[in-house]
Amino acid sequence: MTVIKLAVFLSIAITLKTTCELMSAVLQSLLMVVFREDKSYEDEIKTWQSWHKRQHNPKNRILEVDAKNSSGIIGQIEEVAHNAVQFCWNPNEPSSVKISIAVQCLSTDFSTQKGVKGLPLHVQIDTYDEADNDKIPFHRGYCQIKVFCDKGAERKLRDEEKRANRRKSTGVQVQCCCKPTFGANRKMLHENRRDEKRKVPGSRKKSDGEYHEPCDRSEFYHMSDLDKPAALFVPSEDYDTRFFEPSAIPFESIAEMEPSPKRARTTTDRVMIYVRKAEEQIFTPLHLVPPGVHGLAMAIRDKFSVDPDKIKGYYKRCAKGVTVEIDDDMLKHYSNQDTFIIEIEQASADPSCCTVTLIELLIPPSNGVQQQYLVTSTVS
Amino acid sequence: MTVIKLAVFLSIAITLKTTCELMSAVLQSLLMVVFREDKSYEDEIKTWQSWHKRQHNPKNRILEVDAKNSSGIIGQIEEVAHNAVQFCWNPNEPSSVKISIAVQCLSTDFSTQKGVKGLPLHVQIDTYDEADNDKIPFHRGYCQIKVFCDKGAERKLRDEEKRANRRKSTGVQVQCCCKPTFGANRKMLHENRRDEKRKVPGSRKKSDGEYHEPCDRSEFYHMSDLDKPAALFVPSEDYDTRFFEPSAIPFESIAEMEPSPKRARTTTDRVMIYVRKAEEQIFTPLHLVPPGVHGLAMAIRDKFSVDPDKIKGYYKRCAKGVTVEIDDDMLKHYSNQDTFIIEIEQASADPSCCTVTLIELLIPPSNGVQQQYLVTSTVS
DNA sequence: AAAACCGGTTTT
DNA sequence: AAAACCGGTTTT
Repeated sequence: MTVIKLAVFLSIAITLKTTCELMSAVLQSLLMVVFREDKSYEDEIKTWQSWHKRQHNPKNRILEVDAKNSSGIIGQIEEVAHNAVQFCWNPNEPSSVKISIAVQCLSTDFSTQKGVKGLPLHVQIDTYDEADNDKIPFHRGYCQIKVFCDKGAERKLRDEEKRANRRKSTGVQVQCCCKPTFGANRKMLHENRRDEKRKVPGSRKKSDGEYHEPCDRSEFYHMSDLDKPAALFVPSEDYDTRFFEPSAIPFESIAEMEPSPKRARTTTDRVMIYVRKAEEQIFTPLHLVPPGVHGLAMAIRDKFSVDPDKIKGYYKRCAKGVTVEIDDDMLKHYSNQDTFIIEIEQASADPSCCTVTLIELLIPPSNGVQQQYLVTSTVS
Repeated sequence: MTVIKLAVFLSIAITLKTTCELMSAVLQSLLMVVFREDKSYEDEIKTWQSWHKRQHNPKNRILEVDAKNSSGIIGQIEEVAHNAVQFCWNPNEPSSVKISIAVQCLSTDFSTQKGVKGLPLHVQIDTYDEADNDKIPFHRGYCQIKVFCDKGAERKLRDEEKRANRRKSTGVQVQCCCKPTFGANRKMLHENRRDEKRKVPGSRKKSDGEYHEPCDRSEFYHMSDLDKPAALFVPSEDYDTRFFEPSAIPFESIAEMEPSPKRARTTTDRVMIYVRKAEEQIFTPLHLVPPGVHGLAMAIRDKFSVDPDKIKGYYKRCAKGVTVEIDDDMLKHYSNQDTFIIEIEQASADPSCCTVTLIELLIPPSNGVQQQYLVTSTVS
């Protein structure tokens, strides 16, 4: 585990270990701060949400990047989420990529309890080959960190040092090497982190939950699980201002964002809509076959395990603000490929039943690559 | 300052020091947990409100009383607020009053910051002579406390002891007596607190912010400021369920609570109504002379310093749920001595102006003494 | 910059 | 029951 200081910038270097069999001259990396394996995707998002609610300035990002002190990057560094940035680089370039980042949350922020340990985090780098057109990265590197405030970090490092000296003097030696076994992988990257504050090069003793001695650079480890989707956190207020607050959007861009009437007014024997719960990042397709309320009920049963008999009402909250009851013709003629937040709520009249509300989201036209990683990133 | 443990019961003894010139055989005492002088009445209420919001169980009281281990009390101990109890006793009785209480909030609860000192509190006892029919107590006693969790309290006491020993051994002695000067007072009470956990009788050295040595009993001090109203905290949910949620009140009791039409349909040249802000405990009388909207405007100007020209609307939210515009005849014929929560809100149309809403409260008929101290206590 | 304080929590 | 841990905060 590496001790880092709140809001202090440090530099991460990414270099390629093997140069063979590259499909593309441009790789895309997603650098983010995430929680450890013990948290599910949903837990991660919920934890960020409740953290974000407690912040004084909602615009404060979790992961800050300093473009001026970064190098080797092709194009812009995109802030695709509060806890993630995305950038492209050329693996064939001899100079390695350097990116300067700072973490804006304390490890102790995730508990309101006093006197308890902070939560370890991972700095994770997922790297995609654009030519692959694949949603799964071909490499995932991570480094375990704990974020302290300035004084806390120095105290922690002093304490660790004292503890090590005590161990040395008493002759008790914790000998432990847990360098992870690297999974079989198509390509191999080697990623280093340079902590500018630490000058003493350290040995590599460490065990789970233990800190290594202060050192010049902490190595990233390779993670063999590439399939777990990265939990990218975009605060829901970001939607509110963009999608729900008409006054915040100039008139022209509302017009642009409105779905083309030509596309909407189709008649087919099947309709597909995209829905997600408020706390989710990824949409779920619902196939309405045949198009209509019954088809919607069946799709919700299949995707959300809700008994159709228990659903007492279907409502659509239109982007313009009004809430209307959903009927067959609305779904059939005006909804294909539309996007919604789905709310399944206990019915106030009968607590054993529920109501379904589809909240219309207006997504501006897609403009390229990042769409494949994160639907919401296209609006930033 | 006295160290006490969260939720641990301790016994308070109240005895009379002088027996002369008593007007009444029954005294009424209000025992409460309050903040220190640096907090205004409004601050106290706000602090309790935000504390209460963070509690898991909203029913948890701040001040708990154990009637079984209390003695010398006439009648019931009334829980008049979350942070206060009220009881009667006979000062001529030779056996002193003993009341067993526990405090359910930690001194550290009042800050979300980690690593900072907890807030000192006062246990305060206001004593009234019923015959006086006065809203100001004739005696106010207090004891400064700090509430720790069990282990924290023991650690604090150990640390204080160590510190005292260190001082003794180095010869540095803090000599300080800040026994307060007693104000000129009609009668004098002597109140003692017995902490059942502490056995060592201690000396009386202490200075502001310093802890006395562990001792058998901490003495209460007399407070000469008797006029500052005691901040009694009743969570606003308590009103909601009783006054605003019609489904929670059986039909008969609604009928009982409805103001008598005979009383309401009066015609006089003056009308008085009682209002309070949502966060307040005490009502303010507004005298409408002559009765009507103009008189209301003048009264609001006088009591709440609001420019009548800036008030763009007067509304009444009736107990039955509807909101109506206030007119002269409504005030004149249907409002005398009614009670309301007053909301003065920025007008959405013009931010420099405001609107006034009177939210009708149905208060059941008064049944006696405690009415004079706290309007809301009569509904408990 | 280092040490002490703070008091809830965990370990001994 | 006492000591150590925890890490943000304050003092030296």
